Amino acid sequence: MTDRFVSNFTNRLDAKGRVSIPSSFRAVLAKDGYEGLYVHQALDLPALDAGGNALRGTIDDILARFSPFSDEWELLSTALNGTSEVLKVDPEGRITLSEALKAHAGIGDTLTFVGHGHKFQIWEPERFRAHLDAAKTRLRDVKRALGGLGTPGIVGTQAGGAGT
Amino acid sequence: MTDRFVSNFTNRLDAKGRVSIPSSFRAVLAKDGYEGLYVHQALDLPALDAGGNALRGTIDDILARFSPFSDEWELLSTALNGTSEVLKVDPEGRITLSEALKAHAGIGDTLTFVGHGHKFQIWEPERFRAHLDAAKTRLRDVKRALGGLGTPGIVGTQAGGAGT
DNA sequence: TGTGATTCCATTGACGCCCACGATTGCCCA
DNA sequence: TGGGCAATCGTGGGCGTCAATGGAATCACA
Repeated sequence: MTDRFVSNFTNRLDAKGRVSIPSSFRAVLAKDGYEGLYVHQALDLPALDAGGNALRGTIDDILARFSPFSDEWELLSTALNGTSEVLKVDPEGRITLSEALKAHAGIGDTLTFVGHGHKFQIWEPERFRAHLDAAKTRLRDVKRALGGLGTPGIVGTQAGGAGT
Repeated sequence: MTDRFVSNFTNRLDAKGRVSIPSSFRAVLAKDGYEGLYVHQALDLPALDAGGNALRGTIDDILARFSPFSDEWELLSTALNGTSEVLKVDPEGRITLSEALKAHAGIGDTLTFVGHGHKFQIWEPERFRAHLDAAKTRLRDVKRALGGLGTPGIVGTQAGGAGT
């Protein structure tokens, strides 16, 4: 299970703006074989996308959907590649976000790492809470829509247990 | 027989917040070949869903229904990956729930493990009793609706369950 | 030589691991 | 068939290790 980013962690930035990458995330990055952390601003969210080679790959995939000379490609490349940064990870596993990145996510002195499988996001904690509420609402809708499609047990299966 | 979570068990948390996974559940997890316990908050219940690879598989299945770059995927991944936790199991077969997980289920110093076939749930004992009562009541209604369709013994058997 | 960035070290608190105990259960044997 | 033995399981606690954090020291480049 060390090959996916899961769960969320809230850490504090110190006086120099450094923040520890959660240990479990570092393990995933190490397995991905990446020195440095790949970070860019999320397109529609006040958050940052971060990861290793796996994230790089998904960005290339997105761009590959468009002709390299199209306006769309140009726009996406600007948004993704143009705002990307490769952050150095210090010996203790900490990174320092640039002002631009912090501004985009509205980050002050704490931030939340959120696992997304192949990548993870970085949020300002309060904003993440709100976003999570929205996500749960959406999941309810999807669950209803998928109801009876043979995906047992992802959420709220209603069976009762037997008495012992 | 050892490939499904069945029955329910109520165990105590010790002073350090640790709680033993029932032995029979551990056997199922071991067969699933999983190091660590996959846990997330149930969507519409004050309970936790837990399991091994089988449970994780259902999450991947849901996400796989959406494009990895869509807003939809982002939201669902937030609710699923972002709130899941992989808990370590100590040599005695115990886990420690995070504060977030305990808060969601209202867990104090005891909790109830409830088998659900391919996964199991974790409840605060009193809430589970209430939930079970409600489930039984509704089952009576369902049985009435099924009237004589030959479904003996629904109440008291373990429902759900994916095939192995 | 000053200023910022990077690395090194030190602290503290949480967590994982080891060992121990008691109670229940199932088994064996008289 | 009953008593005792052994194994298993839940529980408790001590201790070492590691992660997160803070701050000092060192390096680089202007």
